[in-house]
Amino acid sequence: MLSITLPDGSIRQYEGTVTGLTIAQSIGAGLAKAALAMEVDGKLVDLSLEITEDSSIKFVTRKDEAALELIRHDAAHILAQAVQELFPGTQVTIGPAIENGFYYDFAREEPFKPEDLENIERRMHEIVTRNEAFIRQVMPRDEAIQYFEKIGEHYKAELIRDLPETETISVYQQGPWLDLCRGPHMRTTADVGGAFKLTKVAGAYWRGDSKNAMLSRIYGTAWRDKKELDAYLTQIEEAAKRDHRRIGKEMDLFHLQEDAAGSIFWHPKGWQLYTNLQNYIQRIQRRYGYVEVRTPQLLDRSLWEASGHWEKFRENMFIATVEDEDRTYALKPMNCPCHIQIFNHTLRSYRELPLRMAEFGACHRYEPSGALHGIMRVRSFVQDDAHIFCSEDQITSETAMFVRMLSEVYKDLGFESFRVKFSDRPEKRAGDDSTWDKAENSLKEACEQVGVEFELNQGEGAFYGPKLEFVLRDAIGRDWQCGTLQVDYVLPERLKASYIGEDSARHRPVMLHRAIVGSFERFLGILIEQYAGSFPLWLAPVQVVVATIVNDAEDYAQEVVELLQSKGMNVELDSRNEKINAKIREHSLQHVPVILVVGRKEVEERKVAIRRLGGAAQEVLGLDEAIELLGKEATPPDYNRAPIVKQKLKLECEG
RNA sequence: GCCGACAUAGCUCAGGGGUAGAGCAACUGAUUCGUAAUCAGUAGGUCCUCGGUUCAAUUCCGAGUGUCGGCACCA
Repeated sequence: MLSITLPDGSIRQYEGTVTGLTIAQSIGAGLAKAALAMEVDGKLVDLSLEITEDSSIKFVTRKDEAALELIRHDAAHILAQAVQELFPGTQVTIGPAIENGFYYDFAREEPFKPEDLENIERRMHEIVTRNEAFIRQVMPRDEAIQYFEKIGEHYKAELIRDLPETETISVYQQGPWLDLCRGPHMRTTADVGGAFKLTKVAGAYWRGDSKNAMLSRIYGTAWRDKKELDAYLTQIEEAAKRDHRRIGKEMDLFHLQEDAAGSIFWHPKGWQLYTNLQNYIQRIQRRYGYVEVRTPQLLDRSLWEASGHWEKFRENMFIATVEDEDRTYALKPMNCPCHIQIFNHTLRSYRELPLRMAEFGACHRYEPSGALHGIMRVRSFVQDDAHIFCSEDQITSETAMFVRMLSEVYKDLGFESFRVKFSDRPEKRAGDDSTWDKAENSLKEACEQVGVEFELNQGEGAFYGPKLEFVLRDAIGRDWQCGTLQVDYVLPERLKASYIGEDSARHRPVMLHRAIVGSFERFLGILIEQYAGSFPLWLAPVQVVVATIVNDAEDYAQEVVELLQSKGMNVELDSRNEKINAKIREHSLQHVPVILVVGRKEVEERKVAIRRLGGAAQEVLGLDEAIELLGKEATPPDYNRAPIVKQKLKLECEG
């Protein structure tokens, strides 16, 4: 007798072994019809799987979120079948379900063209209507390899060869077509439904390695029903509207041009936004006890050789030479070695630690051409970089302080949540294993003590130390590393940083590399998308436009402008000979947060009509009151915040 | 860097082997107007760059550059 526990706690008994389908049928015809797959003891499996032991099961129907992954995975199989029917000779490789959809990588001489998608999609719909059952078969390993080699599917054969010996080799058949697959799948191709769409073709390396062959990838999106699909497609369209490249153009914030690929021309409004952010970060850093420095752009290569960057990143560095001198310089790709120079310039005492040295450091890196992306990935950028020279026992409190600072900043800038990744030692690295053990452990311990939860990003650390990455997501759903915190025992060693300890002996400081926004360029790109161009008043490049209705209001409007300017605000006067409707429209499209409308009435009564972005209502206030109110509203969030007392902070962080 | 697509007015885009067109923006004039487009007129182009085919190339072909979508990379 087999006992099957259902989600409601009830237990059913069956003779011998039993499949999910039989169980579903025994519960009811409706469920048997709706069930697509099942979870046995929490593991998603085929409905047709024979259950041989007592277990608890849960059926997955179209209503469940879990159905999405099944639909997407099955859609990938159907895509592969459609492609092989239409393009004989194409080899299949892998095709997983991913966020929002699926893809499949194919090997063929001629990559697919965007025009092919329509055809393939049509064939996929046809395969769905064929209603072919997904049939699972287990094959002995060698037989499977032979089989796939025989039918010319060399990639599949390679996959099987690389599977662990213990792995069961299963294939899934749908009609005449079959594919190596771990499963699970739904019952038939019809279960996929019609709510899918092929979205793009792309190149991708076999097994994600650029040394391997380039495959042709087809991406698709798939959902439970048409409504979900349409909602997704609409959401994509909406997201495109907040793309920072588009808004940057519309608001005239910046531009890029061919002569300076990967470097930004900041226009007046964009630069205003930039400096608003930079000034804010600077104030925050001062509050947290940082000192600010400025270091050279161009340095002799010997420094980069000493730091190890020359060896590791030489190909990504901009090199400079001059005719009359036999020296090679490099534009700095990062600031750390420079900060160590300042640290080393004088004899340091343990009393000076932790020494938090910040720089808005302009860096240049020759990023591969394909990596460039708007202002988010550029070749010339400025980091809100800082290096904390500290002793080993200060790592935890400094980590705590940094996480607190970063959270404060992200919150101020509208990011309530962010992801944290912990990247540990990479294959190519400097420093011995015991040093890495120490660095990784201290960073992990610090995270635990501070309560930072992270995902592990194996092997993705910097070459000199492990790092925490603070990840934000852009409008289109792409993740970007912004903040970072790295524990480094290596560079202080290489560049011979030291301080005199309590014991009068020389010690190596630990160096914490950290950034909150990362690069201003990238962060501003994210920020533009986050706010879709409609920045909070304190950040907005143009905070207020004073718009006149008639010429007679111009003098008064000018007075209003000057009063606001005296409060430190960025204000523009619009006294053009245009209708007020046109002015409102234009400045609204420019995302100006506040428009002050002044006509004859306002002049006479010394008032202003306030119209805020996004609202149609207006509020008429007396001039003094309005200036006072706007001045207050435009105050950056960090103003008037309590200073951070060193002692108190230490206690907080340690406690 | 790799695979693919694209590059025409300030912007968004149409066109096509015989040296180009729309809307918006700009400029000029009229209008002085009450909360998302006032009307009329004018001007605006090395059709990305270089090479090839052709009587003729912005259009076809090739290379380069840049941008976009992915992949790889990201100190």
